[in-house]
Amino acid sequence: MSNRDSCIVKHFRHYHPLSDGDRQLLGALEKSPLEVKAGDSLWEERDPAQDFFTLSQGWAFSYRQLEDGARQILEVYLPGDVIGLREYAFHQRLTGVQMIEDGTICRFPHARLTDIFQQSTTLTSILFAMASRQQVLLTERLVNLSRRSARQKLAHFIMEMYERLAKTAGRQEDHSIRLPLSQEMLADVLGLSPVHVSRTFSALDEEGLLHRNRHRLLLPDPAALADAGQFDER
Amino acid sequence: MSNRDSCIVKHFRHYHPLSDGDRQLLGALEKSPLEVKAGDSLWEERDPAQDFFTLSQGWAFSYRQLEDGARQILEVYLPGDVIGLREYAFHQRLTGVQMIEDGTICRFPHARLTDIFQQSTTLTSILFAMASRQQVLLTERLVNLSRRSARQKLAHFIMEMYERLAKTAGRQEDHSIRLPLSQEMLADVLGLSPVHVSRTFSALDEEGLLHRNRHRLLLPDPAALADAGQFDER
DNA sequence: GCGCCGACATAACCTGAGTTAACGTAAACC
DNA sequence: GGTTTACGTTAACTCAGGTTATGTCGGCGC
Repeated sequence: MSNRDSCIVKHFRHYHPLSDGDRQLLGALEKSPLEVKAGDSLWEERDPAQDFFTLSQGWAFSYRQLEDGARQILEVYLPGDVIGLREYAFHQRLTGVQMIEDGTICRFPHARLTDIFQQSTTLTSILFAMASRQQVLLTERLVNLSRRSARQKLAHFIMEMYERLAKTAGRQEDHSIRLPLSQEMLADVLGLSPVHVSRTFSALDEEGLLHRNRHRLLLPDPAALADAGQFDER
Repeated sequence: MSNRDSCIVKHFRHYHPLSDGDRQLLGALEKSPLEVKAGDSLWEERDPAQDFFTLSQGWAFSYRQLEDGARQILEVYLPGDVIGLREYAFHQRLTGVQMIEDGTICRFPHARLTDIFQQSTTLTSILFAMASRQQVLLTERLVNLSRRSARQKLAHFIMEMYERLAKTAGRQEDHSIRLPLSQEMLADVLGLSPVHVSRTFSALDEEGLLHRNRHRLLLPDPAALADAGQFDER
């Protein structure tokens, strides 16, 4: 197989080997990659929903804006993730999506999903698996938000990121990760106030579960942190 | 079409008209309906995941049990809902499911989903739409849990049920609904303590947004309640 | 009738996290 | 080199919701 495989093909191959036909099918649906900058909005709530993206480089997040001005961040996307599957059954976006850093994305027209359903059971099945996986992540996050203390929420989220990064980017020798989220964003992920995120970070730091400078986090003892967050690999 | 259509066929037809072939395909996958009693467990966390169900009669809910004994109810299923799609990409159940009342369920073997993918684009597309819809419900619930007050959570949840019941069972003249959930269950849905659920109910009652006796709820002014819960039809 | 049991109600008290606001620090721009 | 701007820290005060405990009511067995 060519090493010019698109980012989408690469990502799908994580799930299941693809035939040449499948690869062509995916490739045909794809428009050329798009460069985007930090802070760029891929779409806003209530925009028409006509396609979805895979994230090739950079981080992004989806969010909902509440009436009272609060913002809830629903998911953080890493390179390789598929964005926008949620709205398949709808004609409007239900969440906004923004880039956290500069990055590259690839666009799929929405309507063409039907072609995939018709032409490749393998791809259909992979797409279904992706949707299923995203739902499980959401579920886990829901439990995290409703039933855990700030300390647990933060520890849990960091461990989730630690594991996800390990999968896509490999693990660092020193158990460190780069987490390019401001404390305000973290607050919006975890349903806390930015102030309390800071307090909680300091507390974890003092306990030696965690050290930070800028956006780099050092986890001296990942197992202990996982314990503090009741984190459990599913 | 025969009026002996199975509960699954009926439910799928809510989404899209089905050809005879599609109906047969669905029917062939289905084992005979199963009677279950209130409190029966369809499965527990970590059970092997080999099939999914549609709920023909009765109510059910899915939940996760936390290490500290707390329970989070993730979703409440009404007659017609599909249960267990979440675990398509996994071999283990990640949540338990229990019946709230006596009811009837129909079982689909999991593995046969592939047959559907191969044989009917229409059914595949419906399944995808169902998964998408469930994710949206989950998302909405996540926002509800993390960003709203107890009063809003309860009002929102009741309105969600009011709308869902209107869709499947029709609307009552007097804007009343039957909600066969104990306050303890409500607490586990909303991430509150049972005591606070009781307090919040009383508060809504005093404000005249809501009246209750036993499991019957009367909504004198659904619009006002929707407002109190920042409820928004998606 | 009586006692038991499970579901809900009410009250008093406690605590984790929100709020506000003042202060530090660091890159960024002229 | 000094000012601006964004982001993080710390402390004081407040409050929503948790906890515990006790009370009430209806159903059920005897």
